[in-house]
Amino acid sequence: MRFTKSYDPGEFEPRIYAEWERMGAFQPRKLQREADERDETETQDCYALVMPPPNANGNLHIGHGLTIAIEDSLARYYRLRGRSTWYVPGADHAGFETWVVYERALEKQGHSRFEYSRDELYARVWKFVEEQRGNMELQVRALGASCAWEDLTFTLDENVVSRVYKTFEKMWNDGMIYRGEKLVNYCPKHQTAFADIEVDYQEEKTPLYYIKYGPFTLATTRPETKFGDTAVAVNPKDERYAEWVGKKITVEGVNGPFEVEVIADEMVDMEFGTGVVKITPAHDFNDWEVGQRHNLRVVQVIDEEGKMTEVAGRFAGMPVREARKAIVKEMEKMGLIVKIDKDYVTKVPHCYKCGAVIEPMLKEQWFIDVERLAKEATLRLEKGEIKFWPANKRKVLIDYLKNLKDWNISRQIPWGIAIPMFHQTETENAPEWIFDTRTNLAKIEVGGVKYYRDEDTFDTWFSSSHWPIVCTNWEEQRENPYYPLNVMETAGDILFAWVARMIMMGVYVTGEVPFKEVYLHGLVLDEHGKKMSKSKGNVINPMELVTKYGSDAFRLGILRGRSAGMNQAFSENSVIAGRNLCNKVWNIARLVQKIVDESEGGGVEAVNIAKAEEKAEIVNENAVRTGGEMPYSTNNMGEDWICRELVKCKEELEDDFKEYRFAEGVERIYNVIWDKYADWFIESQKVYKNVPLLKVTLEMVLEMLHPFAPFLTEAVWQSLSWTEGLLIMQKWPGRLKFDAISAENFERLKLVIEEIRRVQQGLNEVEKGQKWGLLYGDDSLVADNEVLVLALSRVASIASTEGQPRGLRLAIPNQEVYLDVPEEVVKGYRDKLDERILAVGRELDALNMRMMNPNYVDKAPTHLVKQTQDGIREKTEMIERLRGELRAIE
RNA sequence: GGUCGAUUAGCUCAGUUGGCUAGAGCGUUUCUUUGACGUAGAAAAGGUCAGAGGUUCGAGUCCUCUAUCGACCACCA
Repeated sequence: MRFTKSYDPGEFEPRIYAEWERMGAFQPRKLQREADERDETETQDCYALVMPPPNANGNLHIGHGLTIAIEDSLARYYRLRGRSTWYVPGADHAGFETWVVYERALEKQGHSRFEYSRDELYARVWKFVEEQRGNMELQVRALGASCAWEDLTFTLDENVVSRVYKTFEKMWNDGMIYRGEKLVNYCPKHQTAFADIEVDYQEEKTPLYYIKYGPFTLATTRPETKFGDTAVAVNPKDERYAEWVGKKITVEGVNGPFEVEVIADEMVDMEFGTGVVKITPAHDFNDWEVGQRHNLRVVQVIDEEGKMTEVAGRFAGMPVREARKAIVKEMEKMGLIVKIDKDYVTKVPHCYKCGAVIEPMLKEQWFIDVERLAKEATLRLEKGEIKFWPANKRKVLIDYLKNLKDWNISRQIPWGIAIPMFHQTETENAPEWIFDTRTNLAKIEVGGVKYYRDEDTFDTWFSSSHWPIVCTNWEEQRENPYYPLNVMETAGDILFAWVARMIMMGVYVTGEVPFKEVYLHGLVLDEHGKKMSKSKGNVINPMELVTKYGSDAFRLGILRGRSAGMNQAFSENSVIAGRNLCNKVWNIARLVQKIVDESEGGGVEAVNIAKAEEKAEIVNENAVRTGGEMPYSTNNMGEDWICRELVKCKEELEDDFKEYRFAEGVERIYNVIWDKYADWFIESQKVYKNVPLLKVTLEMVLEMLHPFAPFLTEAVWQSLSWTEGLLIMQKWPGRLKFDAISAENFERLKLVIEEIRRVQQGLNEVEKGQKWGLLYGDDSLVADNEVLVLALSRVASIASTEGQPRGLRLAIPNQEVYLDVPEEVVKGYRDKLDERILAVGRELDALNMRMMNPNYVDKAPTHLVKQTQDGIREKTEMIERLRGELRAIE
């Protein structure tokens, strides 16, 4: 026996993945396409997508699990559709993330980053990452990602760095790069600058101090920055202070009095505090801008370690928070504090990694003037060159790009791509900068002049924004069918950080948008809809679920109930449902294989089966070939019906993939397999066997499920006796041929059987475990399908009434079927009948109400009106019949 | 403060252009050793679709307001 009693994923998954890799199934190829109607309309035969690179030395988290489930389903679907599919895997050097981990490790060993040179640190981290690497890639494999490993791109690969340098050079030549002293978000712990999007604002209670400030009282949360005040501002419309504008005032300070000018600026909110603001251009973004507008002096009060500078006099060297306390104490002594609002809540910027308070800091950094980038990207977006799921993100992105500020690309951490700029130290004031890619050298010589390397590295998003370009090896003036990518799939929360930048960079570098479609997924929340976090202890490790239930179960589970851009809860239950489906399919295959074996082995029924096959292959003119190989014919209406249902499922799945409706697709295939294929078709095949059709339909089921559950379907494929090759390399199924009228008749028979079951179950509550015989009167549908009805409805026997009906007549329109039940049993059933009469009566009332409305009859489409009329007739008949049953009881 | 999203069964979610007698999975109840599967089969219970208005023959679906929750952006010194 090939098939064990239940499916054990652990037994197949590693072997199957290795087999796929060995056979080169993941590499893009021109698959031989057979001419069939479906494919002729297909003009594009490449399908490319890239994996958002997971941290090279980290572990996958649940979000990666979702990403891979989605992307790989797409890749496998389009591969089956015959596209040359290229799913490019990646690994991220994760500049800051990795750096934080490494720095922590250094600290544990009692060392500090400042003991080493930049090059030494870089070499050490490289070694560290190399040692840690590999886990992530194994996990991506465990999830079944059918990606082209030979083309794996690491974010520090040679081609990435050279591409990034080329772009930087182009920008430098285009005058888009400038070095500026600007306020940047600065983490004193990590001593590096951040992009705006990397700052984590948290609401905190911060005392609001009302302090005496010359002739004014003003409110501030940061009295310690007073040493850096170079003006005091009021709103130009504020009459209270109009007389002071333009005048110099003397302010009492803890280090003695000082003078500042009173300026008028729109930025001041008259309603807030007292309507007076002290201006500290060096440590506040708003103040900085005010300072720019009014040409104010900039005085640095806080240094790079987050300590007070010498400007603070006796407070110099104190950490900011301590200094604040000390200064407030001193001011209280001097009577400068008017009042303190202790409950004031404001949003304080924090380092998203270590939680330290971010200080706006004046730094010399490299900036990109984003005007041109943003403008061109916006234009493309407005033209609709990229389609988004969810659709509203396009507008969100446009709004973001329209307000984009210049991009600070300098980071003061050694782990990353070095900025290819060198300066001449001899010139003190305005050093001359030159572009050079020899960043492996700290010092270079050009034309006999020595230049020194900028010690900073690029913001990771600067290189990441090249991802579609570098992964597809795009090069100027070379045809590249894989660029632009067909789709960019990633997390919705990096829409700005990554997607926006990829678009800007793609357009700037290649002149084309980097992808045609964007699918964004939301956050995976815990089962109660809460964000997963280490501190809450509600983090779900995808690998644990894979080990416990199998990779396919995880994939099916995580796709269930998920739609584009939505944050959604996730629980083990949905993975269990996935596991159950896998087992179900396994057992379907197990039974089908058994029947096939019997037919080939010459068992009891082999003769009949062989006849059926013969009929399919030779005799029956309706025999058709499908799935490529197998001829089959449909011999009864159940067979026509399953063909119809499978074809419908196939076509709807195609739409689901086109519209990125993964959850619907999973649910669709789940229902077809379970509620239709197994519960009706396979059950009816226990009565009438059609081996060629069993084979064909099972193959079709496997092909349709394969994108979502690759391992199971491949395991089944390879365990079946008649299949050849690998499922991953098969073709997406074509249309099955079937007789539509016959299929519809089965639908009717199904209703009859369901009603028989329902009534039998109801009677069961009266008389436990008892089975009854079934009688049919003038009813050809039942008469012609005696054996099937007997088997599927599980009645004790089936026979004609011979013109003498008895027992309980079932309430099925247009059918005459009785359950041969003694009167005393039927009596116990009368409550149920009463209930049903009432229920149908309510439905009838609703329909009658509708018809009584002349506007409805007038304005609603005729087919709906007809539907309503039919409904009324049916329900009226049914009520009559049910009443008849009731009378029979009495 | 601005923008967007959510609110449907006990729980987690579907519900595409209005036609719904509102679905699924899990959970719950009852029954069942039936040519695979108890990780199963059969049946059932469970919902005034957040609330209030409006448009329409017809609203879970469209519009307005309200409430609650959430995300993002900006930010108040």
